[in-house]
Amino acid sequence: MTQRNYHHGDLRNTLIAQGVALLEEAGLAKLSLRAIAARAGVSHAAPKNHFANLRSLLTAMAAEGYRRHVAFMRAGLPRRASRTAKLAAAMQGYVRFAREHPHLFALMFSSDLCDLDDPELQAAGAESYGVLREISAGLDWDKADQPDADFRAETMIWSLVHGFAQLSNSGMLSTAPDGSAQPVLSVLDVVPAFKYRQ
Amino acid sequence: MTQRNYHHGDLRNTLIAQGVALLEEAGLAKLSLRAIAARAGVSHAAPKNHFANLRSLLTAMAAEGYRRHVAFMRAGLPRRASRTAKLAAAMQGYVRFAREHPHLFALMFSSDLCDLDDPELQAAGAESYGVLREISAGLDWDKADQPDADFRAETMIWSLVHGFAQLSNSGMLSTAPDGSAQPVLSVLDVVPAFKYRQ
DNA sequence: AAGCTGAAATTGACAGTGTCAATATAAGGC
DNA sequence: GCCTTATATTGACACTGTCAATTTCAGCTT
Repeated sequence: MTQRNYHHGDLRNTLIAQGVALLEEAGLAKLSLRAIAARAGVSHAAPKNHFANLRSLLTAMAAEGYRRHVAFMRAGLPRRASRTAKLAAAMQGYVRFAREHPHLFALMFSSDLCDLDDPELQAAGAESYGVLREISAGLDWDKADQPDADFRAETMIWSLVHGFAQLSNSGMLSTAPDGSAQPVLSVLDVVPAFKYRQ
Repeated sequence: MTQRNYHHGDLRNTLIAQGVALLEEAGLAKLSLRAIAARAGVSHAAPKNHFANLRSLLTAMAAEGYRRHVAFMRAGLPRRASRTAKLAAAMQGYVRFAREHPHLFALMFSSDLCDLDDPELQAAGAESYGVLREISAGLDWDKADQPDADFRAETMIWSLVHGFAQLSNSGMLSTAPDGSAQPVLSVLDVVPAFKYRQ
């Protein structure tokens, strides 16, 4: 790693790490395969041995993004707390990650940039989804007696928090009518409006 | 338009139209300024007279996207119907547009591709937001007695439908646990769970 | 220990991209 | 009918992703 040998030794992981770093620093416009290779201290065609093309590298970067995303959701999650509090905390983490890593977050959901059918990416995404799923299981609402109620509740929760994060990053929600700051809490505290069974 | 003069006559609008057409046909990967110019029957540097750069053209295309987006939301909207039905119809239109025009929809919310501070884009986006706003005004829910209740309800509705559209386009919601089809209605019929005042 | 094999890196080339400067064209006002 | 000026063309530039050919070197076989 510290060696500057002809053979890098751990180029694949280095490319992912440097790619994410460059993406967060400079954004998508300045991101290029050659720039990432240069950052990794390697020639412009070296990545070819580890990634078939740019799309493949971006896909691996997105998978890394999901892993960090999960960490954010689990970060502020209290061990012993009501499920309502846990759900709110996970949603807070979801939005916080999107805001602190806007470019990486955008990459993770961009079907134009990365291959969403990639197994590694799907696995990482499934774990991210799993956090919201396990927390929102058993959520009670009007349709609780219908089949697939849990799945539908998860979908609603995920849509709500994801849409809020996306719109927030797009600058669409920046101004409330009273000119207050970005309305994080005002959406997230919708959740307690739903009650849990048992 | 049908003339093949040296001076095109309506190149600016033609570039926007052909750009949107090419985007929908081939996706972002195949989209290029030179390809759009060729489609418009014009040399590769002609767009420079109407758009400072590619980003500027993409921004104009996104604004056009918002105008079509509004049309979709207003399309299935019954003249005389309950506000609940109207809201459901508008949300259906929102998601339907996203699904039928995935690339254009993605462009509209991509801060990396277009300039979100552009006045024309903001105006078009505001009108799109206005449709959901006017329909969801007065929505009743747990926090109805708090200040900014309307704004928060709008934000929640918008986040919900936008997140659902985005996740749906990303292929994240494709499979319900019972293997059923894409869960459009299962999320959208959440709305009647909220009741209107008066 | 020497040699071989193959993975992993380099260099060089190619077509394609956005952008800019210089030039050519023609429409419209005086 | 000229002249201004907007509009389009051509040519060039640096940069991009990708590929082929070549070089380097680590690890296994004998």
